[in-house]
Amino acid sequence: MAELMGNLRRTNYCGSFTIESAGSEVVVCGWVQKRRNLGSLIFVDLRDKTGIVQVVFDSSVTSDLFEKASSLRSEFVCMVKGTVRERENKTDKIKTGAIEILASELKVLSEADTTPFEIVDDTDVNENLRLKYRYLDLRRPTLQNNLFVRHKVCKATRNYLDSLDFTEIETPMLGKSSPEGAREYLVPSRIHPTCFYALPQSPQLYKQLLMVSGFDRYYQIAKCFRDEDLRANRQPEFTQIDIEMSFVERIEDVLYPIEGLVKSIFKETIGLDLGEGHFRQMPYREAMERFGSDKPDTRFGLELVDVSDIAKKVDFKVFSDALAIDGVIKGSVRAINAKGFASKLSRKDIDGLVEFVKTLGAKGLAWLSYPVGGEIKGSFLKFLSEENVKELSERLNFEEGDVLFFAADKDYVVFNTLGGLRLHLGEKYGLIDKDTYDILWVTEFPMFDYSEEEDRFVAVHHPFTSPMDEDFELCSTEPMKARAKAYDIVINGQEAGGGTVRIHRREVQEKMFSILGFTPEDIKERFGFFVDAFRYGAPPHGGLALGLDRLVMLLTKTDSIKEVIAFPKVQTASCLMTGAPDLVEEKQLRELHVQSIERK
RNA sequence: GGCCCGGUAGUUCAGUUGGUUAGAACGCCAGCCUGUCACGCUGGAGGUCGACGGUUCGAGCCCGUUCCGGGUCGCCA
Repeated sequence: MAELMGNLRRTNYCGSFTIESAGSEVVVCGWVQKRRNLGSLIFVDLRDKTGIVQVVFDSSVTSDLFEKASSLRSEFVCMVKGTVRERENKTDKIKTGAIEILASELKVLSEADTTPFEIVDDTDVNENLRLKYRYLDLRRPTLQNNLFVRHKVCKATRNYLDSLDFTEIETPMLGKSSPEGAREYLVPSRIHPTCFYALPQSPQLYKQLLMVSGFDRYYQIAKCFRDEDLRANRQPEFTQIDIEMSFVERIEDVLYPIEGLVKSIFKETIGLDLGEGHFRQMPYREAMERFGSDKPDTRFGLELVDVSDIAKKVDFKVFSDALAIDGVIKGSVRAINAKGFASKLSRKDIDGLVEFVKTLGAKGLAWLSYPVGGEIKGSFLKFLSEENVKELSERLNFEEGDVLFFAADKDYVVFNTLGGLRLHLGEKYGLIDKDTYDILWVTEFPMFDYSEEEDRFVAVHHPFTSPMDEDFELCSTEPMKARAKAYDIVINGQEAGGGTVRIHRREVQEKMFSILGFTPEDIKERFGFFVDAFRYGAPPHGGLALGLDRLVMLLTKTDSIKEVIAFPKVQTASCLMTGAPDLVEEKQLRELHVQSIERK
């Protein structure tokens, strides 16, 4: 039978005791982690969010109390009054291992059924089951720690930004749909039949309007929603640390304060000092050419090398076809040298890699292997002259023991292929030092991308992104070469955030709209309120958003975003605990003017 | 939408070429036990082999469909 707390009130958390606590009379509360009944001696491990303490019931307690203690089972909720004493047999397995509590009073506040899985830290229980009983999973110390870290990130963010005169302002969840960008979650309106609100993909437009309003510096720990497929680091609802500031022009005006924020977050959550200097900056072009990625993991080598000029001299159809591509999209032949991999990679492994890159969009992967003490062999050796081999060897520092991989295609396919291959090899063969944090800015992103689907230029970031001052003219003459005042912060090869300096001059904005092919009607319909606002005095401004969930993943070194969100969704965007999304009552649908769909 | 992977006691798994009554460990229940901390010892309960259909004398195992879940590509201004 569950009891009331009565006059007992907690004096200490379970994990708070040290040898200094011996002798004091205390009251602790928590869940039974484990009961060990030795006959006329019972040990109970009591757990709360701070840790575990051992409670003892021995021959000195009343028989009623002893009887009650023997009825305890795992996950019962109890309150124990007792005296802290030094242990006979100390243990260092728990942080309170030097002491124990000799019980004098026990209240069973809540009994518990046997849980579907044991509440232990190192669990290998199926994620399905853990998510169905998420409230039990969240009892595990690692998950609790992840959420404590998450809290500390928020707290450090608020403290730091407050010290720089930022104001936290909430923006609406129910907003206007803006079909550029990610697919949106829509909410039907009851009062306006056939009309819908959209949940925000980000507070982008609102935060820029707050700059127009003169708030000068804004931030928000903002929920965002995107109705796109999930990944290990992507949830349909997620949180951004969203920041915007006025009177900034150069990207450093934004980057430097953010560096301070990131340093403060690392310091306040995991105690890591990231040092004095600025984070290094790498232009987009360099990131692509060296690492095949706009979020390069620079913790290891295997860098890409352009060998197009040598490949041009080789009579190999794969190469010549790739290099013949011209026009907007340029082709190239590039390679990486997997140093010392000849002994690690069997012929079967290499065939596996060829198959792997096909999943990245490559048509194939050419390779050369130079085993120690052996002859060079490879998939296209017969097309190579001695002179070709010599030139390639020099360019790529190709020596005994190495394996070369070549990709030939349009640039973006080559980068995607070799960038993906590079990460795959780095991960699989342990080339990455997991103990370090590698932080850098990727800058000078292109302004425009060409959409073959829509047959027009589209904004890489969004249509309000300022071009680099020196590239302003290029936007009209050679749009694909124009660079933006856009930047991403990359931590350990993950995009941890990104932003831009915005356009605040009307004539620049109008030019961008015309390059993007928006008609005045489009503009009015999609962003009318936004463009109007800029007619009444807009300060130069810019900002960025940090992915809170990804930051916490990096800080806690977890590789699944579900581990850092209290109640996450699974790959099909459903919640295994609540069953959301679910059918609703006909009445609700009628009120919302939504036609019901017959269930099959 | 494409590709790859998984689903067997409460949990984690094993299950031979398709062949008797589907096993182990942990957990759970009962009994014994005064220094355990993965307590120990003895005994016990516990199974729609994800679901449906097919092949077969016979299916956990083979085939098809489907459901649930994971990873990934596309997608994510």
